Amino acid sequence: MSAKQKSPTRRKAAPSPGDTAAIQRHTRRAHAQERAQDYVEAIADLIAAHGEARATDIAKSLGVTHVTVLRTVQRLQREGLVTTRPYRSIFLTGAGNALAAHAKDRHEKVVAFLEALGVPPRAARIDAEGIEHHVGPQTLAAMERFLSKAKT
Amino acid sequence: MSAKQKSPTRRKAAPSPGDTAAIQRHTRRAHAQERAQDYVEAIADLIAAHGEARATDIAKSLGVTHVTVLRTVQRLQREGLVTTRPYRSIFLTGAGNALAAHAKDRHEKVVAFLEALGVPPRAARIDAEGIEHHVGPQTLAAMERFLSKAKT
DNA sequence: AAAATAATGTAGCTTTTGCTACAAACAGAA
DNA sequence: TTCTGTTTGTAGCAAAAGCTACATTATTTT
Repeated sequence: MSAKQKSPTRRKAAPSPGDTAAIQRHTRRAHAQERAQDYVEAIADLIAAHGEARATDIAKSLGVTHVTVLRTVQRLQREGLVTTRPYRSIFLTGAGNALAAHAKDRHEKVVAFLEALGVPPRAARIDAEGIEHHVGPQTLAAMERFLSKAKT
Repeated sequence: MSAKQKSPTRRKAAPSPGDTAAIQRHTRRAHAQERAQDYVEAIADLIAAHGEARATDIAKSLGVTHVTVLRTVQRLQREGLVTTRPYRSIFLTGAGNALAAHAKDRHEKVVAFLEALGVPPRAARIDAEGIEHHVGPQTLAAMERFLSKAKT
C-alpha cells in the first residue's frame, strides 16, 4: 500500500497533464462570483420592472430572507457593484450594471440554447440558473454557433 | 404580515408564472451536493488508479489542504457516503459508490457533449466541472440525443 | 533500532450565506 | 396626529469550506 510511486514519470489516471487541482480551484473561485451575479441580475430586473430595487423585493425574487439580502448587499457595496443608503432602495454602479448586463445576456443565451437543444422550457430555466455561471467564453461561443445554425 | 400578495393574478415581470424564488432555492440546494459529489468522484478515481484513497491524494487532486479534506470527509461519513478509521485510507460505502458512479457518468457525458459541440477539450473540461452539477435529467437526455446524432 | 520523512490529526481562525427574533423607521389610513 | 402595517435595520446563531500552525502517528531509510 505504498502511497507514493517515486516514478519520475507521473503516470496518473487523470485525463490530462495539466493538473485537475487547478481546474477545481478555478471552479471554486467562479462560485464566489455567482451570488454577486445573481444579485445584480435580480436588481437589474427589478429596476427594469418597477423602477427601483428594494430589499424586500430582492429577497422575494431570490427566495431568501431580507436579512440575507441586506448583508449580501453590503458586500456588493464593498465591492463597488451597488450603492445603498439607509432606508433607500438599491442602485447599481457602472460596474454593477455592466456585470448585470453581461450576466443577463449569458443567462438568456443559455436558456435559448437549452431550449434549442430540446430541453423543455421549465427544465431549461431551472438548469440554466446553475449552468450559466460556468459557461466560459469558448463554450458560450459554441452555443451561439449552435443557435444560429439551428435558427435557420 | 408575510409579504404575500393576495392578488389572484400574479403580475410579475418574471419570465414565467412559476416563481423564480423556488428555482433559486433549488439551485442553492444543488450547490450543497456539489462538494460531496466532487469528493466521492475524486475518491473513486483514486481507488481505481491506486487501489486506495488517502487524504493527501484527495487534497492534491482537489487542490485543497489535507485539513479541509479531513473535515469534509467527516461530513461525508456522517452522511453515509464514506467510511474512515484513524490513520487508514478512505473507502466508499454503497451509497458513496453509487453517487460516484452517477457523477462520473454524467461528468463524462457533459465533457463529451461539450466537445461534440465544438468546445476545445481544455475548456470543455474546465466548464464541465462546474456545469455537470446543474444538469438535470431532461437536459442530460437532450445531450445524449445530440451525442448519438452527432456520432453518425 | 534510531532517525528522518511523510501522512494524519487537532486547534483555532476566517468568510460566506443562510436563519430567527426583536427593534426602529417610514408611509398610508383613520 | 395618531395608529397600524410594511420595510429596513440589528443581534446573534449555524453550517460549510477554506486556511495556518502545531502535534501525533506511520513509514522508510540509514
